[in-house]
This record gives sequence, C-alpha cells and structure tokens, in this order.
Amino acid sequence: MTTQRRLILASLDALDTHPTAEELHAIAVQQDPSLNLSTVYRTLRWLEQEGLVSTRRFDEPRRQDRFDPMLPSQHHHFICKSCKNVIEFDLPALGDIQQDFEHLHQVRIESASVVFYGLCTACNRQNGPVESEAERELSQRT
Amino acid sequence: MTTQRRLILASLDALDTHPTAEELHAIAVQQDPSLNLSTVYRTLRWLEQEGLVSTRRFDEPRRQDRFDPMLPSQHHHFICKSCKNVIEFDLPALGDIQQDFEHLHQVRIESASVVFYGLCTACNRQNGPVESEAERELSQRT
DNA sequence: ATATTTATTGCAAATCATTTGCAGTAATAC
DNA sequence: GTATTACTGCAAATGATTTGCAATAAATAT
Ligand SMILES: [Mn+2]
Ligand SMILES: [Mn+2]
Ligand SMILES: [Zn+2]
Ligand SMILES: [Zn+2]
Repeated sequence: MTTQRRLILASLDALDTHPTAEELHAIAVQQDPSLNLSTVYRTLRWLEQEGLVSTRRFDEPRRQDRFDPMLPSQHHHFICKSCKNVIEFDLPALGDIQQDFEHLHQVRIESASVVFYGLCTACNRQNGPVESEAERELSQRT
Repeated sequence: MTTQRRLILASLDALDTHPTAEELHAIAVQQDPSLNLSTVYRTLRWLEQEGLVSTRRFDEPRRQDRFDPMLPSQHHHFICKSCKNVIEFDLPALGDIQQDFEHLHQVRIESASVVFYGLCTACNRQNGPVESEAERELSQRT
C-alpha cells in the first residue's frame, strides 16, 4: 500500500458512483497533482485482483470500464437506459437460486452479477414505448 | 437484408458458442472470401439494434465483445473462470424478482442479465480454493 | 544510518478492439 | 435505362487500456 494506492482507494470509496478510471483520476489528482492515469489503472487492476474492487461494464454502448468498491456485501444494479442512473440493490433471493444451480450442474459459483436495464421513474414518463421494425426477420430463423 | 448480412446472421445462428466478431468473420469469410471484418462489426451492431443479437461482455479480462443470437427466450450464463466454458440457463424465478423490483422502485425493466462466475465440474477438482491476502485491508475501510 | 534490493511510479509509446470516412458496388425506385 | 439510396471493402482513425523503461520511493540488509 503506497501513498498513491491509498489515495486512489480512498477516492473511490468516497464516491457513491461507479467512476471510470479517468473520473477517478480527475478526483484523486487534486490531492496529488503528479498522480498519473496509468497508476490509477494499475492500482484498480491490482485492487480487482485483491478482491477489493470490481470492474463493471454495464455501460450499454461501447465505453469505459467503471469501478465499484467491493464493500462487504455483493450488490446488483438497475441501469436506466435513458439517463444512465443506477439503482443498487441486494438480492437475497439469489442465494437459493445459486445453490440450486450449483447442485443441478455440479459447479461452484464464486460470484454473481445481476443487471436490470430499463427506464427509471422519471424517464419512464417522458419516453414512449420503443418499436422494433425488423422483428419479422425472426420468422426467417430457426 | 443483404447477402453479407444474411451470411453473418446465419453463421452466428449456426454456432452454439458466443463468438467474437473476429471468430465470426473467420467462419463467414469461408463462404464469402471478400467479406470484411468491418462489415461484420457493422452488421452485428445493426442486429443488436434490431434486437436480434445481444452483445455480451462477460470475458473476465479485458477483451473482445462476444455476440449472442437473441433467439426468442432470454437466457443467462454461467462462466467457468478457469476454462471459460459457458453454461446457458433459463431463470423463470427472475420474473417475480423483476416485478417486485419494478413495483418497489417504480421503474420499468426491459431486460435483465444474470451471470454466474465460478468453476465448472472439471475445473473444480483440479484447482484448489483461492486465497486473497489483502483481505485485511478491508478493516481500514468503512 | 548507509548501502542494497525490490517494488512502484510517471511518462511516452504501443496495443488492440472497434469505429469511421470515403470511393466503389449493389440494390431499389423511377 | 438512369437516378437515388443503402451497403461494402479498405485503410486510416479512434479511444480505452496496457506496457517498457528509466527514475523514485519503499523495504531490507549490513
Ligand atoms: Mn455498485
Ligand atoms: Mn448465450
Ligand atoms: Zn432515467
Ligand atoms: Zn472449467
């Protein structure tokens, strides 16, 4: 644990968002103006390995990784497709589902990620339902 | 629907894996040697928009997108951290969970992704349990 | 405390998957 | 047929992430 690593982890913990490496760097660099973006990346990957941070790739369009401090309990995410707001939630019911799955398939589950995509309360009103025109292509397929 | 698009979609449907764009191109190019990788990308993005394909980013380490034909029913994935094998499964129980969540948070869920990471039967035996040494850092954090 | 070894950093350059501009083709409309 | 439009191949651009390396800091040994 070096000064930089401590700073990066502290900055991440201080946030209640899921920052990108750049966002995190922008914040941490205020405390240590010489802190480099590659150090942020390296540290985040290290923290990930150590199980203290997890990388989230739930941005719908191709984009940057986001980082999530792995505070004790696992949690899951709802993401508004429109405004990109995130709701975090626990899912106690998942335990049983996982166990069933483990028994059924004879595997060991180490972690689980549940992501819901949709429209948040605010966006739900503004946006009408979305149409898909090529649905009929489905008929061509087995 | 052009010749290329049809070929790409057919190649994807024919596979039972979740190929990367490159893998898919490698296969489709056998039928049409002039097929270009950017056409594969463009087509996959188009299919995604049309709701016929979904992009999966469940490769653990930073890597390529993988593509999954969206045949009628939603399904979910178990991924072996060791051999990267994938088990697909349905999760009927999720419907209720989603509804509960929608009511509780007043949102509309449009899609859901559940991913389990772990060790498959085969890998389970070979690999011992994994240690994390920096767990004690947790105590430093709120 | 000083010298020695080891790990981490900053910086710049490299990497790699994905996207984009554009001129040429194929498809479709008139 | 010609005009209009959409799609493709190719090459170059993009953008996030990673890496090599020399400099710096931390840890360990003397
Ligand atoms: Mn989170
Ligand atoms: Mn699948
Ligand atoms: Zn919203
Ligand atoms: Zn396995």
